[in-house]
Amino acid sequence: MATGRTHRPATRSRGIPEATVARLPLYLRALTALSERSVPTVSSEELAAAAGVNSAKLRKDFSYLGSYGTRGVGYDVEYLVYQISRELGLTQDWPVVIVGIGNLGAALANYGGFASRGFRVAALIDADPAMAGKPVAGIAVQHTDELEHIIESNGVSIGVIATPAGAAQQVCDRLVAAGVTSILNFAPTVLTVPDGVDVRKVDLSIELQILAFHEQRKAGEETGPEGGAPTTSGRPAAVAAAAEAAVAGERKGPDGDVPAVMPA
Amino acid sequence: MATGRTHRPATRSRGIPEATVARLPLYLRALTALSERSVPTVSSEELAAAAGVNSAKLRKDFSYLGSYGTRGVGYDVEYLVYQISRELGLTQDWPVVIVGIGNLGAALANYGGFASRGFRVAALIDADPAMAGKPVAGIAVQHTDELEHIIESNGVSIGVIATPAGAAQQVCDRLVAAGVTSILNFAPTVLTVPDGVDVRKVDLSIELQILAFHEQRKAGEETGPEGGAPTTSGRPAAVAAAAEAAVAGERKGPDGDVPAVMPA
DNA sequence: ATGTCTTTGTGAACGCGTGCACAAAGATGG
DNA sequence: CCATCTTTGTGCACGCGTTCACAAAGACAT
Repeated sequence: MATGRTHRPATRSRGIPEATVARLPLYLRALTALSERSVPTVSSEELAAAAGVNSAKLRKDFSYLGSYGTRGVGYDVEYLVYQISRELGLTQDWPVVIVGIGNLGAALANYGGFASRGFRVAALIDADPAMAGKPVAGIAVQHTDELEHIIESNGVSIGVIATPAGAAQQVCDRLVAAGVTSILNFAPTVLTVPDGVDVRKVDLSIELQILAFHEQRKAGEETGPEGGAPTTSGRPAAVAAAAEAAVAGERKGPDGDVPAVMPA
Repeated sequence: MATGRTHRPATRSRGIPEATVARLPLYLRALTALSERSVPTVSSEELAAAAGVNSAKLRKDFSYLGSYGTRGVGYDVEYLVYQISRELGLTQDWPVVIVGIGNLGAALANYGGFASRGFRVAALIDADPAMAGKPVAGIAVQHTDELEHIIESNGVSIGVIATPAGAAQQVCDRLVAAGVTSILNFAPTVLTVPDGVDVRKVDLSIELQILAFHEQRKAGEETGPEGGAPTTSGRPAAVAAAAEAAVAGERKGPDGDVPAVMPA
């Protein structure tokens, strides 16, 4: 998963732990698939396997919602789909605005899974006057000037920011001032928001860097198990030369270790 | 942040906690901004504010990397940029393939932050023969048949999956079989991979659902603090009618509460 | 009705992550 | 050289999340 919790460090909302809330959509997806196959009931073991989690964790998660299972049988699929949907607030309509209709914003607007679960793209907003009126995913793009009006007249409480990093905070401030209280941020910036506003961050670059860290560790373990600084990539292809040049010495080694960036 | 850890539940890699690794890119970004403004040193307090974290947490995070600060002064910006980059493996070149060049895949290919930090888009791969040869972001799309060849000849160890959900597992299997050991998955599916392969998931739909949960809770608290089932949205606009119809009764209420999905 | 068998729901223990608070370290000025 | 002041690095305690293991509950067969 590509997200870190930003705000709300450990707020246990209505007794449901944050970690559990984050898994509910996962269960819901697995249950929906079972529902489409007309499977009537499912055990915690089966469902856990489908969702990729531990069965004990799943049972504990469900126990926060109530006792919805039947011992000796399992959980009723349709009933559970409804209960989780209701708990997540998906039984109501959530109008969403997307701000910043570049490559990513357009992709989000076209994303099918968006509308599937109660989320409705109410408006697309971009700062470029040339974009105004242009249809994207069947919706005409509107100019940033209209932002406040759109938010208020549509009762939008969820905003998606897909602008460049430089514009994100400003857009965020305007969204919040207009009444938005939940923000999904794709811009690579830390957003500052007042209390009561939730921000979730999706950052491609961070995800890749985390993968690179583990990848490097794997490569280092392969070549030498002494656990020190990695030497070269485990994959002996084109990366080797660059890797060797960049990663040569020991931590806090001689000057040759730290080229041109050593402190005074 | 929009990602959840998938694999690797609590593996402490080389003594660096997973939570710390996830924050290093954040610090690196803030430090890079300082570096561009030619700021020589920064205190843990300042840097923590820029990265949106607690200063004690930041100091503890850095302590896992070593003693890179100077008491009474702070941290040398350039030196820290280098150390974190090296720790994350960003001093070497990481060729990346993107599979699935639809709206999202194209957006990812065009994403600037991709190439900025050692990640290089080595190839774009799509199953549609009509896409083959078409340039996206300056790179010609190649057909899925070439997948194994591309991975092996470029020494690719990181793959990005941006295909529809139905194709994701199959693509994943082929990537892994060809030698990829880190996968960033944008498809809304749980991927099954062998041990030693890292998967990180970016799921827009899940993020929105988590936001909706908190949004619903906020609305429920506004109207009635008795903590029961929410009644209507806190925003009195167009959503009210739909919300009232959908969210009416109490948990485990009479049949009218659960329309057409009640278990036997 | 009774026994058996399956599966849930949860008490308890453990480990990781976070934040406080402070001692140690070094810079800086006199 | 000494005193003071700033800032780091970390010991410690606390809380959340995960996992194990098992008792309770209900289905089902006889």
